[in-house]
Amino acid sequence: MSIRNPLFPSLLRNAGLKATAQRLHLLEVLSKEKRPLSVTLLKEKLPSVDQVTIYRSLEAMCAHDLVRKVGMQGVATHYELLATRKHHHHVLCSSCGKIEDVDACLPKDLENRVLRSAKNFSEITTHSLEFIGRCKQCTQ
Amino acid sequence: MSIRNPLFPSLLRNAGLKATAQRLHLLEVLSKEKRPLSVTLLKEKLPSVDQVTIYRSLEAMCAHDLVRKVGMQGVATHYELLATRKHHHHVLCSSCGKIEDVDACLPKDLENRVLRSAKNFSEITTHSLEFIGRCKQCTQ
DNA sequence: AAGTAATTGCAATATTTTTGCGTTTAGGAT
DNA sequence: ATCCTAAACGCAAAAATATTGCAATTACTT
Repeated sequence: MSIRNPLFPSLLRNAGLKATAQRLHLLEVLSKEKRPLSVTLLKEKLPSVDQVTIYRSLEAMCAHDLVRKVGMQGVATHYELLATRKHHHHVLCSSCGKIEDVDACLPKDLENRVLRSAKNFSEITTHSLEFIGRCKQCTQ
Repeated sequence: MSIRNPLFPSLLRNAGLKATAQRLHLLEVLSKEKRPLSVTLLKEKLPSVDQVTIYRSLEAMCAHDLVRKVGMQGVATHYELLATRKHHHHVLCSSCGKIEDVDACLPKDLENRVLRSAKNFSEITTHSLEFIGRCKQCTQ
């Protein structure tokens, strides 16, 4: 696999992370999909990268907001590139697991309203919103 | 542990499930908390119930909407009683994992807007919305 | 009270994620 | 260009989470 995006090394370095071949490959794979990928799939696509490295790199890149961890109902944890994408959400097909990006988001004031009503919370930093439905294929 | 809620047996039977002692205990534990519980915690609270039974019962009750599976970022899957609670969401403390219920919900038309914009989906059945923040304790 | 399908428990296994540690490497200093 | 060191890697092992097969038990219909 050849590295194409010359932006990735500096993305990593700016975050204080080393631009290793493994991480560049990871970013490359993630950037080619505009949906979150599971670790299992990443392992398949990157057989030369150890699974521990995949986990540790994803975690490091998550910590620096290059990547986002997406936890979804009944599906294994997925990861998506965050660096080049703005905040967004997903629709999940409850039948086949297909995932698609969605741009719709919460009304701006909802987080504030939630914060006011929550007893034990002093801050809300973000939210995770997943729609669950059926894709066209699975509705026959 | 004594079974208190006389509603639970009929809840199970109405769903076509047998009202076994194990399931009643599970429901009892879930009903005493108004937040989702992890399987690990359920196992601790129900040492007499085999973990396989816990998994299988939760799955069966999920399938009949007595219980809901809640998947959250970085925390193991949790389950909550659905039968006696109406649709709601959660706030998660990113530092200690504390979970609290939240009543706020999406604007009614948002699901429809999402459906219209999604390329490959023909139906949206529900959504999962989790707020992530910091609880009062963790903000010191 | 008996029959039967559903449910349970146990043991084993599968899957997903994490940890420890010795080796290698990126990238700044020389 | 080479050296140096903290960061990152790969391997092996283990921990955590979830599933499967099967024989024994139980709820509930008749």
